[in-house]
Amino acid sequence: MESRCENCIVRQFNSLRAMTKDELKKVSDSKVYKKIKKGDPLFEEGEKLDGVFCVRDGVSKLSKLSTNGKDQVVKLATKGSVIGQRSVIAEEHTNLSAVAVNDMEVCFVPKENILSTLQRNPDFAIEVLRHMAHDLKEADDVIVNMSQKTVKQRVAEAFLYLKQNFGEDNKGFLRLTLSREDIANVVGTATESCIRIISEFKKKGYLDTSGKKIKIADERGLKDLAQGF
Amino acid sequence: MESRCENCIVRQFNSLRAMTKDELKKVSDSKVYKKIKKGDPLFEEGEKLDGVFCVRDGVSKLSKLSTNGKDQVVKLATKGSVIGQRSVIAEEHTNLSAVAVNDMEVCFVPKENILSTLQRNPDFAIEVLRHMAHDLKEADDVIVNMSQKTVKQRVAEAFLYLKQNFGEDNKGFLRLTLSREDIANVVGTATESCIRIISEFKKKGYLDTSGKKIKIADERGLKDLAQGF
DNA sequence: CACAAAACATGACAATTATCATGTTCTAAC
DNA sequence: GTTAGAACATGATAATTGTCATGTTTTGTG
Repeated sequence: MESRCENCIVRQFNSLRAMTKDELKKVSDSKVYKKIKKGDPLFEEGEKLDGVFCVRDGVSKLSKLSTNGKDQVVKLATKGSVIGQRSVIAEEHTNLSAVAVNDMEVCFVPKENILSTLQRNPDFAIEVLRHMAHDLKEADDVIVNMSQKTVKQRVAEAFLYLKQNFGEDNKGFLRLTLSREDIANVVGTATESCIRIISEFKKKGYLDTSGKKIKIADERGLKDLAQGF
Repeated sequence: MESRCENCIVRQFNSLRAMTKDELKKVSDSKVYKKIKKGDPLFEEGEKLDGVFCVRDGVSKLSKLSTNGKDQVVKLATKGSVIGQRSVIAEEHTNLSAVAVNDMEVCFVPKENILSTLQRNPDFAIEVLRHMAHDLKEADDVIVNMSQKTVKQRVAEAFLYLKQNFGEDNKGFLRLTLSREDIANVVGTATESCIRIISEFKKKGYLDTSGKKIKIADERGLKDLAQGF
């Protein structure tokens, strides 16, 4: 199910939309389409990347191993995201690992494409800058949440985030299903604490579950809780 | 003590070094030199910035107010740093407040200078990108530290950071003196907890104090502690 | 120099969260 | 369908951290 970047819809969501037709053609010619199975890595922390990944489908968790041996999920990248930009631009090894949370389809774009377009097309450079600026703002917000909110508040926020960014299916269940462990690693807490809080949220009517699927039952309540009421 | 950007040394440390002579001349003609007193703000969270600040001397804390009313310091900007880039580039209101930690000298550079140079000079755009990429990596590291390390470990890291980034005077005291409250806001903890930990570090011989001045007495010990040994 | 305000310090206690132990349920492979 | 292993769940307990109260020291200002 491969196709030309020029016609790719996900491009609309990322900085590649600022490329000219010519530039896109080159990207299209050199890109490599890949399928990645749930649980498999796109790359590991510390690797040298020769390009970026444009996510066509599926979700990847970007995480970093802490010195205490726990994995902290820093970001979830979904359809339209470009992964690996930071390390390609800084010409550094990656500071994060990327693992597929569910089956993914991605296009690998060699870094030469990116770097030469940055040199020649200021609109593209500015578009990339805007995206990076946005990521930086989000990272700042995460820092504040991590340090100033309780675990309970952060779990509540995590579910609101999942609804906002990945939506719900027709039954109202969150489209993206994460394991309790993954949620704990997003929130930065022990898996048991996370499970406990989810149980509590069920009892209090904030959440509903059916197997692994989770549904937000009281969004207002969760929001209030996340704000500290 | 004003002067021409072309001759300014601090420019070497930031993205302005990628500007051409002509571009620098324009910046120099339109920049405004300002002195900011300890404790005074450069700008407040939510403001619209009409330009960036190039720090010539002194230190500014960049912080964000949490919903619980506490201020979280996200970054400390020192000589050579450019403050406000993110929000000028994203054309958004600032997500952080900037307050002078000690007396500062800064040059305010109107955003038109920055934005037009970004459009015309790819080297400058790439240089800015590199800096932003670096900031983003640091932010990721902070996220991991905040969520996976104990308060004690984070306090230890904070002092190592202060030594690394601001150095020591000839007596071995940290050059940058922060109040206990500021340190607590960097580390993301209660002021009392921070004070308690500093006292403990003194007792254990990791730190030495003389009035408000703090000296790192056992760097190896602090490092081990920060790593979790 | 005096004195008020801010910063620093410490104790007592409560709340939050992690850890360890153990049991149950789900799931994928045979 | 069995069955082993993973994921989920919960209790008990300990460790960490925050909060409130109170006292001391430092600092800046008239």
